[in-house]
Amino acid sequence: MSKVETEQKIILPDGSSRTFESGETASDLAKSISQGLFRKAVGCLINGEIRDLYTLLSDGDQVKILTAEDSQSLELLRHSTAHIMAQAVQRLFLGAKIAIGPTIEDGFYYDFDIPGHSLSLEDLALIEAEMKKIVAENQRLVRYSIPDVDRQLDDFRKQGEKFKAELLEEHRNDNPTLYLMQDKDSKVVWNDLCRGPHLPATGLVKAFKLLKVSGSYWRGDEKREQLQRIYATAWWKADDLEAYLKRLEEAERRDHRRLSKQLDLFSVHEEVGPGLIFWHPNLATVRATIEDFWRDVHRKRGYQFVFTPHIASEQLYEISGHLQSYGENMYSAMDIDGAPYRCKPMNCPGHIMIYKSKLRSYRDLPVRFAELGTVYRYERSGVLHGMLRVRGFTQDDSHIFCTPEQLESEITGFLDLVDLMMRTFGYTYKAYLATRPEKYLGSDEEWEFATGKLEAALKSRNLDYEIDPGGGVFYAPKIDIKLFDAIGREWQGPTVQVDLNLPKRFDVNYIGEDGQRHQAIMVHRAVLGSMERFCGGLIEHYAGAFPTWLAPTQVAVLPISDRHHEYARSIQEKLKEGGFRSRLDERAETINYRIREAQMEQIPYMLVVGDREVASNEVAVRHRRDESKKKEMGLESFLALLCAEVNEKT
RNA sequence: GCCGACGUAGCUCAGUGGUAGAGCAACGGUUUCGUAAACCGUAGGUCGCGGGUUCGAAUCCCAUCGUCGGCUCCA
Repeated sequence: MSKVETEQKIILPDGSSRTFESGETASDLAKSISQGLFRKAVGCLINGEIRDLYTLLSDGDQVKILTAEDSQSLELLRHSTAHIMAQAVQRLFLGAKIAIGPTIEDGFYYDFDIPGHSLSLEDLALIEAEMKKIVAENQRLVRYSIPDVDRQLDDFRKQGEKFKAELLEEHRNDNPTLYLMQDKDSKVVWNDLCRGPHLPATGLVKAFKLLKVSGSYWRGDEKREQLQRIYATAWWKADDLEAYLKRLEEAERRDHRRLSKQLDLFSVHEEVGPGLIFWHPNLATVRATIEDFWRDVHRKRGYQFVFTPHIASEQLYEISGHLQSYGENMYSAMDIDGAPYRCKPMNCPGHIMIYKSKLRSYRDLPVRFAELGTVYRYERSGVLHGMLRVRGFTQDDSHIFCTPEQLESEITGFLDLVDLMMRTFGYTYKAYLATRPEKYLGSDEEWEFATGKLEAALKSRNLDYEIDPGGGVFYAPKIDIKLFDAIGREWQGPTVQVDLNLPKRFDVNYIGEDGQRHQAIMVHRAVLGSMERFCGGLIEHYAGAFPTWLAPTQVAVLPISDRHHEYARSIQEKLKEGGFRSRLDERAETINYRIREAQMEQIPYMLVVGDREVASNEVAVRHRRDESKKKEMGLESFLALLCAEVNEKT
């Protein structure tokens, strides 16, 4: 073999290249670049793929050395920390078997089968302590190709590692690898079936924390073994960990269930049943205000409002197919005069009934029916969550019936509406085009047509979107929109679906220009989703401090002492006349006390009135957050300011 | 539904086998105050519900309901 053949050219991120003898690793490359890089190196990207630092390089590879500075390296860190955790658990709990331990957003988890022991929060501290020992031991993580799969399977089975055995069996033809964890004498102290990649050694792990334990199922299948899962997080720097924990705290501070108690927003009752929400006056005010806005916006866009019954004969859901395909989420039948009736789980069949109540001409289309329609769906008890996951909720549901030619502009119009609504509430968003899933109804042509129109609408609005391949529902391609709230969390947002099923089942049609019947296109769409989820999300988005246009109480009028009551009443009277929601607090508490209470209730404006204001015929304005808005002014000026703020919805 | 934790006054929580407690809120009184908690007093709980162990249970056990953290898709 000539020397030339063993030489390899490696391309670096800046486009420059280096030449090596074969048998060099990414670590060697780092060393050749600089000592500093060599010391900081934790892994590498080879041709865009994240790999171990000790991966052998091949001719023509594009290589980037990863350090803690690179965001991708967090994946390495977390995955390796997962192995450290698994090793710690097996050290502490004899007989514990390991399942899988992937990285997830902001952390990782590992699933275990620990016969005879239930993990508790106290155990987490023990496991953390054991993990620190493993870090201190600075074990090396070494990739090891399994030479003899059957022998390894045998080993796993002897050790009782049946989950690993199952995985290996499945991957036997994918060049399966183990990661060996070796002590300083290169003795293998632990191993795990793993695709990698990993950090070179455990000593690099600095900041981690185990967060919670939970149940899970092997392979996510509830018919299989129940496992115990530990969730944890890991970061390169203690400061990053600290910041992450702060973020979790912030999320907890914003929790809508917690804020509900503080601000008197909603309740659920054992006597009534879980997942059924009672809206207290404060939150009902917010909702009613949103609904008024919603109606206004829809009216302006040519929607017509409808109302449909909350129960219907089973026949309806037989025709729609809900009974067959959605039956397990529907409440059981009630007997009405010998016929089975059901609570409505969806509004679409009802809207179709209205559409079909007369013959429709192409001249009538598009028809846009909108309803704040309350539906009831069975959700398993374990998944219920405050207002965000409930059993009875009101959807801002609409169904558009149109011709194929109108489809694209209907979707464009919807995207425009979404933009208006989301900007109003201060959410940023991102669109996903969900395409045909594996199991589907309808023809390929129909799917292609509908998906094409959805995509064309996204393009014509210049919207950034991602394709979610196979993410459509079995009867419809759709656009899902995800929202990002004030602290960057993602929420399920608006959605639009082109139904390829119901128009056929119900024979939804119109008379075309040609005098013939044509099947109508039916679009489902929701902007807010459900009032329950949306309002629950808004509480967290605003951390309970609703903007003035939504605030349950917009102004608190606070007279300093009894002799100012009369003046304060006249102020409140004028606020009322102006259509504002105000409260006069005449209690004999100190002014500080009443200000504090108004602050804690997140009332946007406080008007303090005392001798000075009575004399000058003004009000002393205090804003709940903005010190700069603190000043005295005439009531008319304040009303103007308030009016502008409400109209602008800021 | 499953795994785990939890359930004490309106709220937040203390009390782990021996007479149910605190702070805030509520109520009564005093205070009339200038931008985030005045003072004094009163009342409030079959300790989620049901069973069991015990001389004795908020406390230990069982069952049940609910809540919370997760487990699968989703409004």
